[in-house]
Amino acid sequence: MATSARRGPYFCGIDAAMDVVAGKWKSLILWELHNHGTRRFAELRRGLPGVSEKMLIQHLREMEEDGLVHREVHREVPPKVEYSLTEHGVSLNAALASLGKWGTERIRRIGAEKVSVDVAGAVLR
Amino acid sequence: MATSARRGPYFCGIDAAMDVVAGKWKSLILWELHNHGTRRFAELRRGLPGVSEKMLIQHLREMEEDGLVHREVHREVPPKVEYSLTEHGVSLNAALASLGKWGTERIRRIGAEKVSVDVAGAVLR
DNA sequence: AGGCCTACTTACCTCCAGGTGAGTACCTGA
DNA sequence: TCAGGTACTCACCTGGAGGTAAGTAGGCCT
Repeated sequence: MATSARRGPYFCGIDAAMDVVAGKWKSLILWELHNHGTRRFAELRRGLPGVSEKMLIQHLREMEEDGLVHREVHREVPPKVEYSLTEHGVSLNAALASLGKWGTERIRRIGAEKVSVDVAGAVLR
Repeated sequence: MATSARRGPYFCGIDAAMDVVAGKWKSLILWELHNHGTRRFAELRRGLPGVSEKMLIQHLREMEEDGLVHREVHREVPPKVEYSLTEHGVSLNAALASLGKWGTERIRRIGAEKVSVDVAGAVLR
């Protein structure tokens, strides 16, 4: 997975899209922002059990650079930063929908477990 | 990218699909097999400029394990091995289509270069 | 005789994605 | 007074993805 910037040259469209989605948590961030519309940093962290603060910020910054995510800082104390999907983020998420469907079908097929999260936010496997 | 086996637990369908597609060359192998139907090992290698033999085999074996690729050995001399997509490989490729479309649009948007291959097979950037 | 084709296998190495844990600056509630 | 919440930043480390190069075994071409 390339967290480092590539931005081409690409072999094809899939290559270009994968370059943007590659990263352990990016598709999940996309999904989380899609489901909740707008989320604060700590909300995202809690929504993605297991993510480290460093990676979450790194991914968010890259997705902002790639024009997928909008970052809005409210100058308050305590600090408040809100993340949401841009138009391109929304369309990427839509493009990922069919892939998600295929993946869900695969989970069913191979009988893989799903990560579930309990009320406290701890990961159960 | 996980070349190592995960096969769950997964957060969601996208996670499960990404697990299977993750790997520098996997989506390109999928595309190549989709375009040509059946390809021999050396044909794939030539079709993916820059891939190493080790990675190509590794990816093909994993995709075979994941039920995406069918491997057929013809006991001949010289050896002849043919790779093709299974039903699941075909459906995954179909699910990747919308992502590919998004990526193509992104390439256009940011004006990234595409890798082109000349007749001899050398990569031009 | 020597090189090239087929499809691999094996050993070794590098680099970086991602994890860990601490530090920052400010405010709130117990 | 001190823990805890806000949103980060920084330094360090490890595991594994992926690259490089050589070896294998049989047959064909020159």
